[in-house]
Amino acid sequence: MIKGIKGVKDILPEETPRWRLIEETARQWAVRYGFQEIRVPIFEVTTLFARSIGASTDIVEKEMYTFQDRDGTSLTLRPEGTAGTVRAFVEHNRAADPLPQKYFYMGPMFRHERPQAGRLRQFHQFGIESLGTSDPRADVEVIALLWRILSDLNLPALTLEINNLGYTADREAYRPLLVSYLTQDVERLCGNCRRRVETNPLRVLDCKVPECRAATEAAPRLADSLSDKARAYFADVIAGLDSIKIPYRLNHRLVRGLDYYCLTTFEVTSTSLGAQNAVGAGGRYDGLVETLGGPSTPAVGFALGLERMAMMLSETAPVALPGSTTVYVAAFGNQGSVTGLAVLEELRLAGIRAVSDFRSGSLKSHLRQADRSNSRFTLMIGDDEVAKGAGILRDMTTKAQHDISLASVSRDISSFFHAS
RNA sequence: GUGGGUGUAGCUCAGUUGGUUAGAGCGCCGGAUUGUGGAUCCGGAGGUCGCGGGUUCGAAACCCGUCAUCCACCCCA
Repeated sequence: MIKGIKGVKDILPEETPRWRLIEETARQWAVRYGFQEIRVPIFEVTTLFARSIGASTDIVEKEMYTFQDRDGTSLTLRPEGTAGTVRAFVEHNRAADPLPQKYFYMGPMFRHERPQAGRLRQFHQFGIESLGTSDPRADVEVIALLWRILSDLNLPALTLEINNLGYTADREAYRPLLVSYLTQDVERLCGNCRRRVETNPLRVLDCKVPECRAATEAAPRLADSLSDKARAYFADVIAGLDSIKIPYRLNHRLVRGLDYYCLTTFEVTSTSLGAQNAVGAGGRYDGLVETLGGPSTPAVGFALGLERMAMMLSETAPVALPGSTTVYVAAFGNQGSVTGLAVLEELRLAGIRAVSDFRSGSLKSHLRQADRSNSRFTLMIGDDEVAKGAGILRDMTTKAQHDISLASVSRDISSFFHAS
C-alpha cells in the first residue's frame, strides 16, 4: 500500500468543516481590516528564502525541501509565506501603487522537521503583510487583527506576548554587551546556547532550558540598549493596544526565530496546545523589502498556524457537520431506477440538494440510507409510481406521505418545502 | 538529528505463565410473511497479528533487526 509522506496529513471530510470555519473567519476579519488576498507560488528559487529568512536559521540550514529544477537551478518549497509575498511585491513594483498595500494569504508551507503534536512537514498558515506603513498604528492594526481572529473562534487559554527588538543598530550595540556577559561563564549554558553565543546570541534569551534562563536572568537587557526612537515607537504601539483594549504581556525574552524582524515582535501561545504552543506570531520587518531588491519599505505581518488552531477548536466547539441533505431519491425496480436517475438530476438542476445510494436495491435499504444521510424527505419511486406518474414524498420526521407528480417533480417539491 | 511509548478487523481495543481453526464492542451488508428508515433479535462479510529474521515440537506473545506512528528534545506557526 502506498502511504502518505511522513508528517504530511490528509484532512478528511469530518475535519473540513472545522477548517472552513477557521479559514472563513480569518478571511472575513482580514477583509474587514482592509487586507486583500494574494496568492503566490508554493515554490520559489532557493536564494529567496536563504536571503530573507536568514542563512543561519534552522529553517534555512536544515529544514527546507530543496530540489534541482531540470536546468539545475535550486528550487525550494516555501517554508513560510512572507518571502514569496515580498518577492511578488517587489517584482510587480507594488510600492508604486499609492494605496496602502495590505495582503493576506493562506496555504501550505513545508519544513523538514520531525513530526510532533502541532508540527507537521506540510502545514498550513494564514498570514498577513502590511507593507509601506511605518506608523505604530500599523503594528497595532496587525496585532488587533490577529487577536480578533483568535478570539472570534473562541480558542482557549490564549496569551499575547510582545517585545521590542529595536532597530538593527540597537541590536548591533546590544550584541557585544550580551556576548561579553554570556562568555563570563559559558559553562552554565546548554550546549546549544554555547553555540548560539557565536551565531545568534539573542536566541539564548528565549532558550527554555532552566539553567539558561537562570544564567540570563541578570543579563543586560536589550531594552536598556534601545535608542530613544525605538522606545518611542514601541511606546506608541503599547498605547495603541491599550486604547483598543487588546490584552498583552510584555516579554523581554521574546526573540523571533527569523532574521528579518525588528522593532515590534509578538507571539500568541496557548496552554492547551502541548509543546508546540505558538498559535500565531509576527513582527515588523522594515529591512526585508530592500534586502530583496525593492525600495526601502517598512512592513509588519504575522502568520497563524492553521492546524494548531484546528486542534484547539476541536477541544472547545464541535463544529456542525455538513448541512443535512434535503431529498433522498429512493428509486427501485426496473422502471423506477431509470426514472429515479432522471428525477435526481432534475432536482439538482433545480437547486435542490438531492442524494441517492445506487447500491440499494430494496426500498428498505433505501430508507435506511435516507435515514443515515439525514435527509428531510425521501422521494420513493418504484415501478408502480412510474406507472402512475407520481412518486411518494415521505417526510422523514413526521412520516407523512404525499404523491408528487413526476412530470413536475422539482416544482412540486419546492412548493412542498415552503409549505412545511 | 536525539530519546521514549505504541503497532492485532474500517474504528476502539481484548488476547491469561508461548499451546489447536485469533476474539469483543461499534461500524458495514443481509434477514425477521411478499414495497416503508431509526429500536430489538438473528445471520454474514472482513485480519499477511507492521515487516524480516531468530529461539521453540509450537510465537500475536520471547530475542534481534527494520519500518511506521505518537509524544518529547531541538526548533517553530
